[in-house]
Amino acid sequence: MKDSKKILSENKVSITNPRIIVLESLLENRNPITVDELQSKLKNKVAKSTLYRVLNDLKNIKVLNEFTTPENATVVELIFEDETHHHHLFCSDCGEIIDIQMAANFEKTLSKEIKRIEKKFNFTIEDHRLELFGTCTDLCKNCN
Amino acid sequence: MKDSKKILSENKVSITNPRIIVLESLLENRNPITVDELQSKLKNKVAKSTLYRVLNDLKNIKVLNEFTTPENATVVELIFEDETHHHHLFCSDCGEIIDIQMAANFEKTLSKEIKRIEKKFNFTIEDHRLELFGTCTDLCKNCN
DNA sequence: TTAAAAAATGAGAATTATTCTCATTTATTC
DNA sequence: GAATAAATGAGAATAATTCTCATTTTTTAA
Repeated sequence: MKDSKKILSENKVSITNPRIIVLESLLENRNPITVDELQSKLKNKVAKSTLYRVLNDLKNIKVLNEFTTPENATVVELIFEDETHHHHLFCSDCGEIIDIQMAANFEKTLSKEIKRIEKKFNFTIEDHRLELFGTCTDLCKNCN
Repeated sequence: MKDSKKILSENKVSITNPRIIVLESLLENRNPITVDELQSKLKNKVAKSTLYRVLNDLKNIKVLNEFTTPENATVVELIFEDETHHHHLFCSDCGEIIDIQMAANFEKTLSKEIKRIEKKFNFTIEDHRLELFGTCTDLCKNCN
């Protein structure tokens, strides 16, 4: 079965055209994309209101991650099964968003620190997000 | 000189009533506050458009930090001179936002890792943000 | 396989947060 | 203290997201 349909059926949500179209589009490249860009890409294929609904559905079944750029654009990206937790690097020159993997030993230290915070504040921490902001020294691929 | 006026004059922006009112309000308690709450607090004292302008001014002179909750509410908090870099803990039950200080050795490891990322991606990283999401095990002060 | 029930969609209206406009007021300069 | 520059208030404009509801599509289960 095609990936998009598989994702939907595995998560017990009904298989509909808009959902397939949105998923295919997100599967095409593994990069984060702004909702705005996605909307342009799918113009005349999926209604705006449906796009937002589908994105919500995908968030609910936890195959989609949503976050906000420093410029307040909403960005989405599929969560791939084979990928480990990753973070984001934002270029303030060109707006590019780069997925980054932190070194294993850093992640270990972070986990330990999170456990300490959980105890200290009597919290159950379910998720975390680390974002780095800066500019590419050489021009990055969109900077020119 | 009062703190609010001092902040403005030190940063060479003109001293006006709305700026003083907003600053006093933020100085009152050191906790993050949503723009929405701030707006209610200052109703009939500062026009909505002015509030947004003042917040922008404060961001520009780098005494105000702005970020977004997982529920997409915009939150602001003053940056106090005496405080070191801190992060945020969000309770998804009651919406409370808690300022947290990470252990010094964690911050050291993070700095090193950031340097590694800078080299790897040829980036100059100017800032970073670490956010933790979860729920308080005991009910936190707003949860009940 | 098909009829009935449930869920999802499209189109555009409604809502909400933020920015903009512009005439008036306030602050700064010299 | 007059002239100039900057900031404000009020509400209109904009933009992103959610909502409404009549219609279409999908699922269920006989």
